[in-house]
Amino acid sequence: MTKQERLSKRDLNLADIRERATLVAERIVLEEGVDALNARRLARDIKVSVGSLYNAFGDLDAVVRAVISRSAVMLSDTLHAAVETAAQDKRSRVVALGEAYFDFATAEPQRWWLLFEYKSNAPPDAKVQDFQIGLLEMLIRAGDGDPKSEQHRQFFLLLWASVHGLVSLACRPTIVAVNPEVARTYIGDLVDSGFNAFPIS
Amino acid sequence: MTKQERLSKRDLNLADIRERATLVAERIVLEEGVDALNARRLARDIKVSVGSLYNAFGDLDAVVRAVISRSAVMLSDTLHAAVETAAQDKRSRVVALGEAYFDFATAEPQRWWLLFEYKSNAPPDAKVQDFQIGLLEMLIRAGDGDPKSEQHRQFFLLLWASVHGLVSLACRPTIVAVNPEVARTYIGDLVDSGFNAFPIS
DNA sequence: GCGCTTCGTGAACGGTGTTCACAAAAATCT
DNA sequence: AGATTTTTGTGAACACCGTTCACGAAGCGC
Repeated sequence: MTKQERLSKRDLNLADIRERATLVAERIVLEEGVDALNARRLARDIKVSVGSLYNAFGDLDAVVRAVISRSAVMLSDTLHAAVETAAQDKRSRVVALGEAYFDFATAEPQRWWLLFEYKSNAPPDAKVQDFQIGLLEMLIRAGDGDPKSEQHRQFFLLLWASVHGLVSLACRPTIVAVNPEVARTYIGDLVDSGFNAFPIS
Repeated sequence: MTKQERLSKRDLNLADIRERATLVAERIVLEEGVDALNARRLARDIKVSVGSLYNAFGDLDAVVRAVISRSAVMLSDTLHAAVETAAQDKRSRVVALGEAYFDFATAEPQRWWLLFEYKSNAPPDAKVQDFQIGLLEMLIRAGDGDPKSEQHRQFFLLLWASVHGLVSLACRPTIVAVNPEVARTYIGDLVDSGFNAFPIS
């Protein structure tokens, strides 16, 4: 009896609504873009009233942030796997990171866009913040840099920024097209030039 | 009499509405962001009905595109001035272009954002298209490259993309901050490494 | 003056995010 | 167990958005 009540309660729980909404919202966003997401449709799809949705998230933007949060851990996992798989020299590790980032973005541009270009009207979730700072630290460690050194942080940040620029151009449908393969190759050049312009230890 | 009629007619002409609306919209967008722009407010500000606004533009998005168009020629002029002022060697010219781009973006981030990050739901105006392809050609010429060579186009595009990445990170208020001065300096390194990885003639 | 066209107008439509009074359900108390 | 209080789900309603369009005013050829 009590067990039955607990279960049926949990089925319509805040946490449950949050999870189901996030999953459905993710599908919508990935398949049709953020603009296709709206409160009434999402509520209908997860068989809940708009009020409950707002009770669980407070904001429609929070739903998007939840999707972003998931994407952040996905990319984080992908990048961690990339460094661990890569060869043991710092050059290989850093290039592997850059290429993994590039591949992630070209494979799932919508997710990449959410993660780096979507302008939310609230500060990012803890997970996303952790991801952002973890990303830089991972890159610094991969390049045998010192996470405590402000100089090193700046350098790897700039290196990442330039790779990000390639990704950005490769993902965006611009009038002047970039060849993805060439762009991917260029990542290595960027890394080399970085290490060249700013020798680490 | 006829002259007087022509003048009063022109005062409420489509072209006039377009111009006034574009200017006011620009002020709103630069001061308060794109989201602060809406049809009714803009119509009220230029003392015209919403209908007339739609008669002149067809779309609210078209108003934003008009603002973008203006920004495109502004940046284009800035860049042209930069190459002409720069020293005569190709390295100086290309670095001057990159730094001018960087300075433009940091001085007017809102305008830069409109130009490169705003997602319009219509293809860009002719002016903006001209700007986009002109930008690449200018860069290629500045670097003594051959605008006809696909290889050269790809290389300079990637070089621009990496600089764009720096600008993007410098303009965005991220959790991990980049030092603008360091970023600006890094432009030269990117150019050098580019020329190093891909020697031109 | 008089049709005819052209053009500005703003109420109205369908959509959005968000709220909130109320009903239903759970939990608590006697 | 029933009564009472608290929590929680609901969807109509609100304010605003982009966009349309019937209509009246204004210009134009005769």
